[in-house]
Order: sequence, then structure tokens, then C-alpha cells
Amino acid sequence: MYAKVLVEISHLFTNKEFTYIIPSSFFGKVFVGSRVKVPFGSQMLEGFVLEINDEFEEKVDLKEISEVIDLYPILNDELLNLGKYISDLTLSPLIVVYQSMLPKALKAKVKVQIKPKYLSYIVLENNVDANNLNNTQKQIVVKLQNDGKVLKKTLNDISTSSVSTLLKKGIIKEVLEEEYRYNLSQGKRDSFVLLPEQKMVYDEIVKCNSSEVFLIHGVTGSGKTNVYIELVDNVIKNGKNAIVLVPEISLTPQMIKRFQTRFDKIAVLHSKLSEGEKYDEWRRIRNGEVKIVIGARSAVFAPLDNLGIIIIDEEHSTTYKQESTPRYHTLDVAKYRSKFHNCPLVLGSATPSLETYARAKKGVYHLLELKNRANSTLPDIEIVDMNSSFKKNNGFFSKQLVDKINEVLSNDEQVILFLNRRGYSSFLTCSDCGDVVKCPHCDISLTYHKSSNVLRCHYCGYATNLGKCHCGGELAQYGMGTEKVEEELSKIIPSAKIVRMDIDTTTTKNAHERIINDFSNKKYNILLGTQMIAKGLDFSDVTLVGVINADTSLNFPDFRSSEYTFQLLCQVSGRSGRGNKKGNVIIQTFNPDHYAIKCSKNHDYISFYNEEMQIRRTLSYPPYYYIVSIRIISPSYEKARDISSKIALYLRGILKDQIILGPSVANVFKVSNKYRFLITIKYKDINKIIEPLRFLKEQYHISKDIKIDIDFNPTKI
DNA sequence: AGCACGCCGACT
DNA sequence: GTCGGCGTGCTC
Repeated sequence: MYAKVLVEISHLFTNKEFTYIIPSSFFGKVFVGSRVKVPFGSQMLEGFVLEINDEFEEKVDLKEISEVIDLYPILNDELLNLGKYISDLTLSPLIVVYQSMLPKALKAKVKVQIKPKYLSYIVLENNVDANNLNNTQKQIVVKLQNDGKVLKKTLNDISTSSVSTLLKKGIIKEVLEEEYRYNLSQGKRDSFVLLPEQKMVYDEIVKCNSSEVFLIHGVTGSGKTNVYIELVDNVIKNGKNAIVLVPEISLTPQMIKRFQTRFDKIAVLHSKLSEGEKYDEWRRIRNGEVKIVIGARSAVFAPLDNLGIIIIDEEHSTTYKQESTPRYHTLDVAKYRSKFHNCPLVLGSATPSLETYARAKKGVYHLLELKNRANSTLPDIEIVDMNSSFKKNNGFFSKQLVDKINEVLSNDEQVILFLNRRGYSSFLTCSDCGDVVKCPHCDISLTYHKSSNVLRCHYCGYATNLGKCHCGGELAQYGMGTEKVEEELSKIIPSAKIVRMDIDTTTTKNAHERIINDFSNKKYNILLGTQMIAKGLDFSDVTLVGVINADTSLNFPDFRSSEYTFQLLCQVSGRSGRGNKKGNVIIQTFNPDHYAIKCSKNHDYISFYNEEMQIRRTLSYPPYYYIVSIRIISPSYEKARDISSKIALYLRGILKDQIILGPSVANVFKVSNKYRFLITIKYKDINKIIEPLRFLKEQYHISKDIKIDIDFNPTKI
């Protein structure tokens, strides 16, 4: 017997398999999808078995598999083939794809070994003649007769020696049972009835018994989660399982809570779990102990059989695209799995991505609408032109916003203030020469962290103490960070109890949940934060949302900047007035006439969509064209530049009908002392460009000092 | 990635 | 003569 094995080295030979002999002692123990240890050159490596054959005809000296790691395969046929599909789609090494489909604990070269955690229990082994026992022993036996199974630790507390005597006599025995590190307690049951509009959406989807894609376009607060819960309930009643995907961790606690009010067998997968917890959750899923998986991007690979539905909430979120190899999009993976299981895929958003909405309008997806808020009305939105306001008081806060905050606080209601920091984090400028302090390794302004008084590079992590400019001038703060806004706000409104939520205040475990709980329990009356407070949060006492600077994302050099801005404004606005009190939103901006801002005032997705689509059409951007970006990265500037030109020439030579842009220096020109060039292809048919790109990738795969990074449908350009 | 093989410079 | 530089190539 022979096995084709994919070894855990991604670097040299892409997707090459090696054949090994299965020694007779391993017959029946090696499966397709199992991990094995194999001798490889001088080293011992782990690998995945991809094929098992009776014959092998080539005349090569074969080695034997030296160890079988798994009792059962860890990847089933569906996931093995899904991996191959992703590998083809993203031009990533297959082994890297498999690794990212599994928890890190299952990876060969993981630094700390993560193993299942076991607890020792004691059970009665034989019928006991109580006369042969002393009092302590009797006490233990009686306890076991009453309770059946008791933690060994508990009995040891009575008497360690008695326990070991009984064990020796064979009267009791020890059993090991696994303890899962992550334990989701059962929630309080809560029932609701779908509103007519929600029921219609539900009925449409429940009717479907094939792999169709549905888009629920529902305004913020329209009760999409209730529809999800009913859909999942229906699936489970039919004996099937469900995957529910959410964009990021800050959203997860509330979504989990909602699902806990209805279901028990839920597993949770997201990046804030420890590796041990992830491993345990993964095995609970694999062992069929759960029926629902809720999680972020990677949860789309959850090893659930018999899927009945996949739900992707906040479909437009860029977190669904993985920003490292393999650069897959969750939507593509979900589509594959929905086809495999012949089950519906449901996308939900108040502000769908243009790509998704365009497909829904074309009829590729089913478009379903929730036009009304479930329990309240949409908030009133006021746009404040900062061009005039800014000159008057020269601060971050317009008079309108300050007045409204005071009014809301005096009613004992709450405020969420949103600071749009994208591309505009606080950096330091020299007051003499005007230079911005940049990272010596990356072409990026350093961000000033006031609490620790250091300048930090958000790309490579470089940190330096605050010094003087190279010209000797003083450095002055420019731009605005949450800390600075908080400082100014507490001066203007001394009575405000402000809690900040940003990267700095949420590094510790459970920090997210703590801040959200504290704010929810009204320990604070103002929540000030960055992107992470924009989505999903649901506080019934928040009646004012203030957007301090709507423009910064508008100025970001990206063709999607208008779309991101519109989405962001709708999302944050949606946090206001979710209870029974009317909500208000104040958006401060220097561009009050920009369509992204104007449309958000009226919650008008369709007008925004139409305006933006015209621009996309004119400039040949998605969804009219697909985009692939090719990044050429090298520590040598000359090499990066020359190879880029060579590649562009090659591509232009064979892709005569495609739009090829570049090479140009990338937006962030230098990262960690490596220079980056960019070539962009706009295309309609992937089949026309995939082979040359695969060729390029293979050509430079071996090269030490040139890295070619190919990113299909990049979210950042 | 490792590690061997191999082909040239500078040392006891 | 040989120690060791790292370029090239292979690993079932």
C-alpha cells in the first residue's frame, strides 16, 4: 500500500506530493485526510495523506511512513476538496490552505504543544462487600453509589490513601474524561414572534431546498438576527446543522447571547479564543457535539457535516477577506460549501457591498428587503458643516454636537461618539520644518501613543521614544486620536463619564465584553471609539450618535473610499434610537455635499448605489471589472523595480485584451525595509489571466529576494 | 526549510 | 594540501 503525502513545507515546490510506503503495521490506520510523520531528506516532517493506492509504478526508492498522528482523518473529503479549490482560486500552496482551515494546535511546528485537557473521575468497578471496608472507604463507596461518577479530586479530599487502596483492590476505577476549556453556559430562554415583513423573508428562504444565495437587505435595527434565529431553528428541526458568520469579535458576544436564548449546542470560533479553546471547540464540532457554529471568518471551515444553512451577517465587511496567504474570501468558501451541502447561503447587510447588491439586482442572488425597524423608527440625522464651525471654536466639537450631548445626558440617556481614524491616526509634525515623523523601516507615519509616550509604527511594530525632529525643531501633535478627543471632551463636558474603546483599550482578553457590559449597565454615559464600535452594538438607551470626522475615510486613496464611508456612517447611525426613544445622529464633516454623506442622511442606500455604480462604470472598477493586484516585494529597491517592469512587460505581451496598470510604487512604499511595487489587472474572465499568474507565482516562488504576492479582489489597493 | 554537494579563495 | 565561503539543487 502506498500513500501520497503533502508535507508541511510550503516554500519550494508548490503542491507537490510525495509517495510513501504504508508499512503493514499501519494497514487500516492510515486514511485519506489523516496526518502522518514521514522521513524527508534528513528531517522528519508532518504531512497530510491525500491519496491511498495499491500500486506504485515509478521506479523511485520509497521510504515508509513512520508514524500515524490521527486516529481518524482530520479533514474529510469535502474539506480536502475545498482546500484544493481555494488553492486554485487564490494561487496559494495547498498545505498553507489546509493549515489555515484547522486550529493551530494541529500544526506541526507549533511552539507550545496544545493537548486535550482531561479530568480524572472515579466510578465503582465491582459490587462491593461493605464488610471488608473501613469507615472512610465505606463513605467513599456510598458517595459513588449515590452519585455514580465523582471527580477524583473530590474523593482525594476525603482521603487520598483510601482512594488508592480501593483502586488497588479493584473496587473502584479511574476514568479520564475530557474537559473542554471553553464552556458556553446556557442562556435564559426568550421567545419572540417574527413581524410580517420578517416572516415574509423567512418564508422565502425556508422554501428553498437548494444552494441558492439570498441577500437580506435590511435597515439597521430591522431584526435580521431574529430572522437568522428562526432560520437556524428550522434547519435544526430538520436534523441539520448551521454556520453563522459575523465580521469580528466585538460583534460576537451579542450575537452569541441572542442565539443562546434559543439553542444549546453552539460552538464559538473567533480570534480572541486561546489556541487551546479553539482546539477544543473544533473537536466538539468535529465530534458532532454541536449543531451551530458562530464565528468569524475562519469558522466557515467548521467541520460540520450535514449543513442546512450558512449565514453571513454584515456581508459587506472587509474582515471576510483574509489578508494573508491564502487570501480567500469567506463568501467564495461559503458558496462552495452551500453547493456541496445543497443548502441556502444567506447574506445580510444594511449596506451591501456593491458587488453583492449588483448581483442581487441582476437576479444572480435573491433580493429580500427589510425596510422597517422592528421596534423603533430610524434616527434623524443632522449634518454639520465643519468648514464654518471649525473656524469658530477650533476644536473637534461643533456647538450643535456639544448642545445635543448635554441634552441627552441630562435625560439620563447615552451617547456613542465615533472617531473615524482610517488613514488619519494621530501623528507628529515638526513645528519648524513640517516633516512628519516616519518609521525608519516603513514608509509610514508613526502614531503617537500618549499614555505610554511612544511613537509606534502600526505596520512593523517599531517603537521609539518621543524625541526632537532631525532639524532640532519641536514635534507637535497633529491629527486626532481617541485619547486627545477624550481629553477635549472631558474639558467641555466635565460631568461626562467617558469610556474609550480602541486598539489601546482592548488588547487584554475580554476587554471588549467588559467595556460593552459596563456601558450597557450605564457605568458610563459616553462611549468613544473607533471602527470597532460601528457595528452590531445594541444599547436601548443610546439616543445620540456623534460622528466626529466623517471625512477621513473619504480621503483615503482607495476606489472604495466612498463606499466605506457610506457603510460606516450608516452603521454608526444605526446605533442610535434602538429602544423606544427617538434617536438622533450628528455627522460632522468638511464635505457636506459629498454623495456618500448626503445619502447617509436619508438612509438612502439605493441613491448611493446608483451614484457609485456610475463612477465604477466610468473608471472600470468592480463590479464592472474584477481586480487582481500583484505586489512585487524585495529588500532591494532596484531589484523590485526591475522585476516589476519585466513582469508588466510579460503580462502586457500575453494579456492583450486586459487592462493592466503599473508597475507603480505601492501606497505604502516600504514596509519592514522591503520595497513594494504594484501591478493591477482589471479583468472580466478569470480564465483568461489565471495561467500567466500561476506561471509568475511559480517562477518566483524559489527566489529568495523577490516575493510575488497575488491578491484577487483586494480590499485595499 | 534544511542539508549535501561543489567549486573557488586564503590559511596552518 | 585543506578549511570554509555560500550558490545550486534535491528531498518520496
